[in-house]
Amino acid sequence: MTIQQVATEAGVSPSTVSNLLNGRAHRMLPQTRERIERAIDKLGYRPNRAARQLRTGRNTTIGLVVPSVGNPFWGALARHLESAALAEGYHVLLCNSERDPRRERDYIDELWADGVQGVVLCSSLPSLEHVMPLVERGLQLVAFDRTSQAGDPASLVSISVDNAIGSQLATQHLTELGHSRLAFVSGALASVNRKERYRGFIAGLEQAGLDAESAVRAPVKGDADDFGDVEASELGRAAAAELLALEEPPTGIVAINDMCALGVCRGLRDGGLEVGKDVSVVGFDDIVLADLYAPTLTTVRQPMPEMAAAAFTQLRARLENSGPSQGQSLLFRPELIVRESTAPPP
Amino acid sequence: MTIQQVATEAGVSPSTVSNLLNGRAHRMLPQTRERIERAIDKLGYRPNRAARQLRTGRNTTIGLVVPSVGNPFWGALARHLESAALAEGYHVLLCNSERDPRRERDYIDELWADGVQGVVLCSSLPSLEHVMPLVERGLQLVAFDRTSQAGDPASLVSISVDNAIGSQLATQHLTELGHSRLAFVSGALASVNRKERYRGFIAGLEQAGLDAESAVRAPVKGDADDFGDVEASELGRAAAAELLALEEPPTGIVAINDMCALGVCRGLRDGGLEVGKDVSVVGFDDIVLADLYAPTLTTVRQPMPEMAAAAFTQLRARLENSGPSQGQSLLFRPELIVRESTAPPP
DNA sequence: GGAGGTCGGTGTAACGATGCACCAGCCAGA
DNA sequence: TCTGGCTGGTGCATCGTTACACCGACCTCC
Repeated sequence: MTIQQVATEAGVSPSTVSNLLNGRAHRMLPQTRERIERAIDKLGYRPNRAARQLRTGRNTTIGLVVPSVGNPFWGALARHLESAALAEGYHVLLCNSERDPRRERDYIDELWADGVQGVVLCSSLPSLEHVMPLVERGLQLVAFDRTSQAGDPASLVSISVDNAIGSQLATQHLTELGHSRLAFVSGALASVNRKERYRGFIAGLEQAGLDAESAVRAPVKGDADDFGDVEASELGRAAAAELLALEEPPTGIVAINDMCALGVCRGLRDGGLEVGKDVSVVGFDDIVLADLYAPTLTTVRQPMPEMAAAAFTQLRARLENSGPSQGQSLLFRPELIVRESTAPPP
Repeated sequence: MTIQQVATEAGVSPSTVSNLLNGRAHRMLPQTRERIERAIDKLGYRPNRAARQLRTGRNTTIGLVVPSVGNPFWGALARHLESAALAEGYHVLLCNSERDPRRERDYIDELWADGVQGVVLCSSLPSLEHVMPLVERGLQLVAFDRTSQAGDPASLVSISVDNAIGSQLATQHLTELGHSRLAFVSGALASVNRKERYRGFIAGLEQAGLDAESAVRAPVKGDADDFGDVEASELGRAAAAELLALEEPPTGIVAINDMCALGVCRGLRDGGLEVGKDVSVVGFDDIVLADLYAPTLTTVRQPMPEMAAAAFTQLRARLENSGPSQGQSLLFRPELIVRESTAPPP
């Protein structure tokens, strides 16, 4: 089932079949075109991608590097990105970095060596230096869930929710309910978006006239430089225990993400407190489970379908023009979803 | 950075470099080998996969078709399969079928056209007829979470937990706690493993001397022929509401999987009941959230890391020998994990 | 001393698709 | 009649890698 066989079947040369296949149908008589199309159908011909890629250097596979698809948030991204890609005949190669910078880098190298020219990167790293060499050679990069930084490549596209606004909304929600002793629970603020969420938290406090001093920040475990998403819940649980041991425990908690928030809820429950009554908890992301949990979790929603579609659209545009494209940042508006886990302080 | 450049740098012919790259290092002097290795390092050479694949027809990408990575269970599979593959230099191409048979089939066609010769298929379909033509042409297929059926291709490898034993364990756990009015909550029993889980449920009842008549089976919504994994929780919630409306509601519920179980818990809570006290609920899979939920969920664990590793190992063996390999089934032993969502009936 | 064997390595024809350069045939305009 | 241009196609070199067939040089053994 090669192009040659199709050509023979249709009584034309391989070049003509190739012309039809590559959008040059106007260069032939309608009846020729029809003959070729019939031959393709009859033989069930599909172009060999390896050959095509070898010849053209182009390619319709994009890479997706996420910390871990074990986290439903990234799972959701994978799903939506794939849908968008599929609709345009693209494929998605999935890579789990497990938040390991080395692995992240190795994956991108591999992808590049495989001829993949566009990657959606969900990096936890503040610097993208490790991939700069490839970007200079033409790798198109879309950073997801990470806003642009000063040192980033000029061509970088960033797609993210406005993290600062998001956690400010969360914090504001708590202060409006009357909470004044708040805590922010996170692992080390190693990534850009975590820093921003913390910034939003502080902004929310200040807006309510609260002193940032009055805010308790949950201590971070040992030298946990970073944490995996699956372990986020463990971290939340441990942090809750520590907060409860304080003299004046907080009545409102803003967690870095939903997985972490669920862990916090678990930890509070361990301590005999009722979430949504004794203590209020707000998450971030709005994963499916937020609405399933008991109590249902108040959280900040990221508009995932739109964000995933935007990531693909941006990447594709750059891949197909492949001109010296200018970078840009897309900041999506987060939305506060109020559920049962928040209430006025007792 | 082609093999030719490496050859020039090392002062040998491309063939010799190719020999080294393909495990024929013994055919050259050690010093020649060293020269080539130095050249490869110096130039940072990586073989072009497209060219290699075009030439050999072989390929180190495997496909993974799952219903939806939005479900953490499949996310976990993706993660573990990818780890196993990566360690051997393979890649994983991820496809979400969204439980749509047509999409499943299209994906496999696409993968095949791309030169992918091995696929891990997590199909909800009882029949694999739609992929038979490709299997006959050499596609290696590993069915995951689906036991072999009579009509399956002879070469098929099936990897699955023993579903019947799993739900029998779950059911037995409830009867031993003293429950006698049990319900089984599921969507339509459209897939093989769902049927088996139901069978295990019945077996568990009979083992306890209970009549299957006494078991309430939650009615399935309308013509929902099947359901997505994300919606599994919705389904569980609705089913719980229906069960509560019965004259004699069950005191113990076995759910088809954890997502569904979480939905059931949510539904019971909607109805004012306390899970783990008024009603007991058992799930299946042991996703990460089972241990986070309030109450923590008693469930049947599938040994995912082992299963994923086995899937890759089996696939790889068939890909590399590519002989007329015999099919086989691997049934893993499920394990009951008892947590808070089950207790003696009130 | 010639037959046969091993060692270390090379030449070359593919794999399938692409797209530039080219070509015959025809028509219009000068 | 000649030139120039358009139309509908085709020929061919090429992408990077592989592996079969081959080749000299040297060794061994009868």
